[in-house]
Amino acid sequence: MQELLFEFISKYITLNEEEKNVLLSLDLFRSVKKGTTLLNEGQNSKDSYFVLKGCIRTYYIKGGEEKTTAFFTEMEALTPPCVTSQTPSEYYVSCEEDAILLISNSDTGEEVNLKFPKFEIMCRKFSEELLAKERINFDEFKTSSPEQRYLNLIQKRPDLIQRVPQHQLASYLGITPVSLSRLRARIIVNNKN
Amino acid sequence: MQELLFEFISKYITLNEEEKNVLLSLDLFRSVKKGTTLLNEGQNSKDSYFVLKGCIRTYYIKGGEEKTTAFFTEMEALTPPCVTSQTPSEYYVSCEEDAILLISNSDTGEEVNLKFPKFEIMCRKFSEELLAKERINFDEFKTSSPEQRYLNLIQKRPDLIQRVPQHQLASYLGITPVSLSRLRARIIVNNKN
DNA sequence: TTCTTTTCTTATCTTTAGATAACGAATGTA
DNA sequence: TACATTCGTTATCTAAAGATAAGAAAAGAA
Repeated sequence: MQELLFEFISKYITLNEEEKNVLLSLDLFRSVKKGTTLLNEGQNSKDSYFVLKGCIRTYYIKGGEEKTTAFFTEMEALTPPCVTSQTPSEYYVSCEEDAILLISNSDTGEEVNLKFPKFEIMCRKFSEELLAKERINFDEFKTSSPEQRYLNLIQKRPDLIQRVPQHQLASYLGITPVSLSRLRARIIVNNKN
Repeated sequence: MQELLFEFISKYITLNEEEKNVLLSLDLFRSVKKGTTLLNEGQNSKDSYFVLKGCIRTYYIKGGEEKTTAFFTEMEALTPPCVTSQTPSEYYVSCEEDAILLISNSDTGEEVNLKFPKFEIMCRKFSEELLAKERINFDEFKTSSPEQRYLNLIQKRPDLIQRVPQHQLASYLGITPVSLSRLRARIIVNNKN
């Protein structure tokens, strides 16, 4: 697991042994059981999540309905808005598979960044990259129909379709579960012709 | 204009006079006429944009149709994916109003960041903030109907509805111009009852 | 195992978005 | 000014999504 993390970090900065040890000494690795709620609506957390293994999910409850908006799997990171805006969380974060996460508190994170400018650089590059990706994703979402979005998802994140229940995928695709089921049936029929 | 910039920066870091002068010496301010294309599809640019005044817009051309995906107005920033990924741009960036932009090259940007860690910190905070906002936006988009998205836009960015042609707003909302026109009519009728 | 809950599908009906065309209004240009 | 282009609305038709209900299959718990 540590190796995975360092390999990931090496895409942004080069760490020496000492720096690696500093990072490990922070003791950020956590095993989390499937079904665990990491963040509740209304809660005021300072924790960010980096997924080393498993899958976590963000969802809102609107009109009594769960609205899933994102999944974070291996090597993906989530800093909930409540962390930076210091307001109660609008959504839930739950663990969808037994997972190994790196959970870091924003206060200690800031400290580390101050002591090790390298980490600051890494964080900057990483968030710039995530922002660019997020915008592209959003662009694709806006310019596609539900069916295209589903087909696109099959291409881009085939694993998600296997590891996540369909009704969660549905709201992730911006549609209802019933609609996704129909749409899938339609695709199969059309492919036969 | 410089004052506006420094005021914005002060939300993230504190600059002394010397640092302000360094920033100004980079000579990044540009006046851009309405209608100017800042970035073409297929182009390999290294420029990022920060809007001090005016409005710029990103759009794709898909099947001969313009698909507008984003607007950037006062104090908003755009680093096109081609800048960081070093691949040809997938979209266009055009100037929708006479504007004053801060246009910075990613190479010189990196240099400045190296010399002034403060800028690095600012960039990190700024992109983290933008990422959080972008995700919230995307979440709201996914969990709303076209009509709710339009009403939401009226609340959140009332200026856009005034300053941008409706057919561009439409694809920004993920729908066709005809559909937006209809939806607006529907809202008016429903409000009368 | 049995029972319950969750998940997915299918069907019906209603609502709304997409495609296309036609029209008037506004805008820009010669 | 006259002309052309762009822009927004409206109407028609089609296709697909939302709401709701019902049922089967799968998963989880007692």
